[in-house]
Amino acid sequence: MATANEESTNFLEFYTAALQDNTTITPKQRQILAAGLELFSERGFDNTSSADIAERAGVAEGTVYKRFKNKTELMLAVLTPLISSAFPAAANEFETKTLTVTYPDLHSFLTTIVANRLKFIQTNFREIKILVGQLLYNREFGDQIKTIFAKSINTETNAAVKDLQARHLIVDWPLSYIVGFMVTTVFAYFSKIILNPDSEIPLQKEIDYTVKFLEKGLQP
Amino acid sequence: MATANEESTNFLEFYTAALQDNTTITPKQRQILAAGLELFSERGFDNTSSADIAERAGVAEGTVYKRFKNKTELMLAVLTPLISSAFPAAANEFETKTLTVTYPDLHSFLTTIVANRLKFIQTNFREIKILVGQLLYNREFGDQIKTIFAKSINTETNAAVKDLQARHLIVDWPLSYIVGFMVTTVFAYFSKIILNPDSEIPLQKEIDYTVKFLEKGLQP
Amino acid sequence: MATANEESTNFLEFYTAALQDNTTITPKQRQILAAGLELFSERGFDNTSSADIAERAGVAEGTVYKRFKNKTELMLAVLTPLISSAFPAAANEFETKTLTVTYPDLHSFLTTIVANRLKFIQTNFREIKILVGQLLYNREFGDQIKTIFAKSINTETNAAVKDLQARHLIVDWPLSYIVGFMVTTVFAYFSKIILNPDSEIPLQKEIDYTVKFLEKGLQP
Amino acid sequence: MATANEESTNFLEFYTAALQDNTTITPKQRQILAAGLELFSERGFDNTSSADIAERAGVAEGTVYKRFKNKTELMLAVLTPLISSAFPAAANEFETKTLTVTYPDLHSFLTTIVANRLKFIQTNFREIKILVGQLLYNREFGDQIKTIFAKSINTETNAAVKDLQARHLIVDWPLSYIVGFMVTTVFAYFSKIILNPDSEIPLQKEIDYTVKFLEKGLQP
DNA sequence: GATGAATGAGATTTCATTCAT
DNA sequence: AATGAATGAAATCTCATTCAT
Repeated sequence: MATANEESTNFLEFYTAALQDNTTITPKQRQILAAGLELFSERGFDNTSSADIAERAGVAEGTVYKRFKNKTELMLAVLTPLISSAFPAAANEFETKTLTVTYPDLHSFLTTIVANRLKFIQTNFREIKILVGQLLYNREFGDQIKTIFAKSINTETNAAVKDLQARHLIVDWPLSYIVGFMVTTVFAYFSKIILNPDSEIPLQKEIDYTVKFLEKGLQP
Repeated sequence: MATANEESTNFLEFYTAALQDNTTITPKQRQILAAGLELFSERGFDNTSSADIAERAGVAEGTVYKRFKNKTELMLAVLTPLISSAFPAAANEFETKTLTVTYPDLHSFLTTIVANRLKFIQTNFREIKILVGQLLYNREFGDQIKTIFAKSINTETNAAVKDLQARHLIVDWPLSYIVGFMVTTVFAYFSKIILNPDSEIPLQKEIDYTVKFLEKGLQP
Repeated sequence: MATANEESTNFLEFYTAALQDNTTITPKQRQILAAGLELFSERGFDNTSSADIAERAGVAEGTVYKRFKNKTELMLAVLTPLISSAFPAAANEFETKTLTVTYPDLHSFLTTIVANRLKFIQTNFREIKILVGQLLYNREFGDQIKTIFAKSINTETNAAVKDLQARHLIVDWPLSYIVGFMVTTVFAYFSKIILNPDSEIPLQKEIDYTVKFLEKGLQP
Repeated sequence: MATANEESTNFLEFYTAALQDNTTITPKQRQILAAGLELFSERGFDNTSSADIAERAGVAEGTVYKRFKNKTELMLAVLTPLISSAFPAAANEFETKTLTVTYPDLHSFLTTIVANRLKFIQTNFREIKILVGQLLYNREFGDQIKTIFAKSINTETNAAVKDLQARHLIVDWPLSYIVGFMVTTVFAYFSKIILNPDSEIPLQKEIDYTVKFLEKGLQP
């Protein structure tokens, strides 16, 4: 059973190529991507067979390999939109700075970020699940994601945090810890859904408590 | 590729049986457990073959199946010590209450818990990684772990938190949120190791910041 | 070693589905069926391996499992034509009554039936052998075959025997005994071939004696 | 999966040796024989594992191989009593003629034989089932059984039939046909039990009809 | 581009048998 | 004699991938 990382497919390369490749994708290939997303997130990459994907997509098995040379490349293609939307800077490096906003206080900063990211998790839950599954066992993959990460959202968030620190509106800890606690606390929402797949977790309540907790924990 | 949960193996049953079954395990079987632990955490359950395990353990392939009827049962056997040590109450229900301690203040409570749990994560990193990998795609498994969880550490921690609340030493939020933020914040350590597998993360510094953050975030 | 009946494969379902499924079968799959027929009857189901079948059929081992999800399903597919031809009524319920003929006397009845069935045994010897091997140890299978049986040939034969009884041309015993003795006596031919695999047993002589014996034994 | 006949074990040799070998058999070995009889007849030789036998017998797996060098030899040992009791002449060649009786008429002959053999089938059902299973796919085995057969019961029965023919009390057909029809008709009882494993078939009724049918069919 | 039959390498598992105790 | 852990060969089955149509 080929591990994703046994394949020499490199996400960074694939991702960069994909962003430029505007080849129109056929409806069947779109169905394959959709099926891959569903199945990889439901069962995990290794427990999804090409046949499963073809069946769910309503195409022939061979069709899966027409555009995606690998099961691995298919997975990368499935994740590409996530990365692009998660890290706008990754998609377009020039916009990075424009997006950075100056926040009046810690509360408004956290409210904005938390609400945005929790919604993001809700929207992209399946993609994130696949990504987490890959991060666990695929070091190289983790490094690549971190590279992309570092280029974008972190830069943005880092800038905002630094700004708040300059104005003494947030604790004076190393950036990595502050951002780390934020990410972790926000990411808790993902874990909650994983552990309670059936119950709908009320988003607003989650936002409220998360903001309250972070605000107290990070106030100067 | 058989998913762990396609097998009808039930962790709760297996775990309960394992706790009572004190059959002396042979050295070879111990080597198999060790090999399973290493490989499952290095490569993931699905990317570890029986042949890999046998080879790493230095035994014949058939030997793996002599005591563990499945790859899945082997994995459960690998996880059993984790569960037993993580949740002492699960192993011995009677001690539960005795273990509960009254903490003088929030700081001492958090210091105790955080130090203990971060060390626990450090010690049991590989087992936890396997468990996380299972939780992602195996609902039934998640339910069972939650059942075991609920019986023990939560009960303990819940009691301590309630006590602190009664004495107005901690915020007056629902228990689930307080415990949730604690678990999440502590668990961040695990994520850090996953994302930085090479760099040694200084434990004491991690404890300090985690306690500081939680103390501020959870103070009344 | 998986017994045929440990598999949940159900012949009745399989058979019914097979009759309707007119998917054109590929030449390779036909070769696999042929190889299965030969080998199962030569060596028995349990002593025929997938590798044996693939080799005899001249295909890759995986090809065997492309159309037949099991060794068991392959065996059922091998037997399906036998059942269909043996019990025409099973294949087409409407013809049942049309096939029933009124026989002028016991002799002509027995001559027709015996000649027909002995030739049938001769033609379908290998399939019958496989079927007998299954009947020995597979209760469920036996029940299903009886169900199919009951719907067809028995009904036909029963009708003819009843008719002969009404005209006092055959003994007045319970139908089950009369049909039982006929089946048994005819089936003796199968046993003879099993026990004398080398010597050609002259069919006409066999027919003659069988008819003579049955005629005397069943005359009123 | 080793076929019985792939093993070089030869039943004739084994059987002859077994008859002379009066080594006292230990209780555990007796349990193994009993377990083998049960399991081989329930599931078939190939679907019974050594572990199954050991478990049913309540002994260790290795114990099975202490007295019986093979699974095949165990099966032969299981069948030996059947052969010995079925064919007294095989056990003691000298008694053969003494056992032969002169029957006053066809009816008494058939009544004696049929009742005796049906009871024999009833008593030795499991052993016969194993033997039939072997006969289907094991030519050499069939030949050996026929050799033993030929030496005994056939000789006896043949003598009686010849005697009846000399006195014109039975049809003047070749011996092989007469004996064949008798064997077949009697053997029908075995088939009935196979096909109706649950319902008790009344033995006396079976004897009556069998005798009536054979008497008519074989009268001169 | 799409199909789907075919492939063959490899994964999981079973099991008769051996052997040190 | 009995045990039962260990073996390794072989069996069943899966699946990513290819290729002729």
